Amino acid sequence: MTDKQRNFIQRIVDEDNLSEKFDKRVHTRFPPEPNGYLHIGHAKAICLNFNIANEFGGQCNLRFDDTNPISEEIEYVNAIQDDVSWLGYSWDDRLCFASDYFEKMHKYANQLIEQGDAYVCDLSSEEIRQSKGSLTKEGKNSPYRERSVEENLKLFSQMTSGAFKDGERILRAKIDMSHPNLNMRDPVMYRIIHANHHRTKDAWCVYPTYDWAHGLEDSIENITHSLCSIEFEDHRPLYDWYLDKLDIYHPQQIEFARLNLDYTVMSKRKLKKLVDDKYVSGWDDPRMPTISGMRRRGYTARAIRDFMNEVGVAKRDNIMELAKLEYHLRQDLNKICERRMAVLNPLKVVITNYPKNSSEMLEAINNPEDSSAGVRDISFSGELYIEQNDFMEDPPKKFFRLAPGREVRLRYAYFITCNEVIKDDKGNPIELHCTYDRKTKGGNAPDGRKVKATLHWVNAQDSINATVNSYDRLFSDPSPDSAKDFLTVMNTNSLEVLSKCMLEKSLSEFGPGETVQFERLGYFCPDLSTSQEKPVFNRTVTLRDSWSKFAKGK
RNA sequence: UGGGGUGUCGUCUAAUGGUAGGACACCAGGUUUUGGUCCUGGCAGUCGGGGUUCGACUCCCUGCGCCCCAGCCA
Repeated sequence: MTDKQRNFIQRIVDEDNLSEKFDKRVHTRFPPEPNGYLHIGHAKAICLNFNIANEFGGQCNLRFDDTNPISEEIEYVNAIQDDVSWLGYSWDDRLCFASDYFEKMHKYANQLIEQGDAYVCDLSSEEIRQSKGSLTKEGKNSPYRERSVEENLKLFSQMTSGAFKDGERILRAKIDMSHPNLNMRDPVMYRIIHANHHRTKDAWCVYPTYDWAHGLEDSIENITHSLCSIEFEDHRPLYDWYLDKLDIYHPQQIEFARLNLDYTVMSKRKLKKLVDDKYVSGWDDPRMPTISGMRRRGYTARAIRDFMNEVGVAKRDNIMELAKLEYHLRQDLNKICERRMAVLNPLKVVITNYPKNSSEMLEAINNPEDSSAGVRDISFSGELYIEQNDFMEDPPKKFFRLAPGREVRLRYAYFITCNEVIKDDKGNPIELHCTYDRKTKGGNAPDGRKVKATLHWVNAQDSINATVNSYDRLFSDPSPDSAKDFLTVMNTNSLEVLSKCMLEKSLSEFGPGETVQFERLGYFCPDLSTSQEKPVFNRTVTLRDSWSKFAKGK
């Protein structure tokens, strides 16, 4: 399956290597604009670009496409580097900035002017829109289209030196106002923006547009294969036009379909809205599809990379199921996470025949999938907590956990039998009185009798009180983008804060970034805000749970 | 509407003129001191209509659906 199933981009590179189109060189780049945090959609582009380079022994640059000072910030530049590194990729010394090429780009612009391929236009943005035509109507030539080279050179120089206000003039390529591809109707190359750039400060007041800048960036960096998302497909003729007119090194732009995930939004604009309007706690809120959010949630870089390897690369629109991402997450976590016991919604259990005021230590396996993780001791006594939903007074047929008169196993401990249910005024069980079978220590009965359930538990005497953030998807609609207003389909229960959780004592040794399995519940990791005094855990993902599926269905 | 792109199981993705395969999801069973993991089996697809061919997801014609473009955003 892996050998033959090469995606269409790998095949193009194969062919280019065969024909020596780029002298068998492979050099890609990941070119984010620093105007927001990276999300899982970017991860696809990151993995694609770095993996292609690695596969062919080439290199991949990290390049900030910082051509618009208005929306870009240094905070984003730093966050993006953190995220790419965390994902496991290295750009070595190839940290690039489009802004480093402003001088060169400007010279190239002058060259186009001299060749008669660009001109300064005085039309306002509204007038340009008017004269651009429409999908079906041809555009009209600008009255400034036939200015002399000398005048264009002079005006462009004045634009650059700050003689004009924002929007007063632009530099346009002179192509064809009747072109069926709207991108070719004399597109804008430079606009005037009097704003402080996070790197070049006030050195410039003209900034290159994406179409003009991007091919130059690729060319300057000697990129071979310029991979971008599908909406740039009809920008490719323009990408090619600029490089051909300039007659400089010409990389190949190749477009692929971006990643979409169900139950989430992926546009930076929408994610920024969630952050700015406080629907979430920040770009790294564990419910966000951002790399930083997923990291905080307890995702591993490997899970994301594995997912990307399986997602495939093609050109058709797609919406991946969250379930597939979670499959790879669990797959990875299952192998590497240590197991601990924790009770989220405690129900007290008193072992009536356990010796008073005593306790003992029992041995528990840290990770059944990895014997090198070893074992640990856990304490047991006559007062314990189990999970509220592990007990039912009047259980349905297929419920085989604890119930009056029924015997179950406490993991790594003893068999216990429930004898009495203490209830509050409203009839809710608040305490169970059970007896234990001393001969079942460790969890096996010498007489060979079986129990149908094994419950997790903690010792009431030394367990730690903690808060657990239980996260669910941010949206209730599988396709929030198709709603008129994505904010109206938000899941109002995406965060449940459980503050009465009781954790096995050794859980105090875990810190942020260390995801652990709470047996029978799921994977959890300490939040950035955790402390010894007030431990806070995030639920990364639940375990697969065929019982809850059954319970819900009935 | 002009241009560009794209239609294969529920969701992704292979097969490039020669048995429509894989993964996830779902269903059933086995193992199990996690109703987890693991193992086994099952369900399920070529957008429609013509044509070429011994043979079509693949080539041709035609129709239809979906996505992108009218920022001085990227």
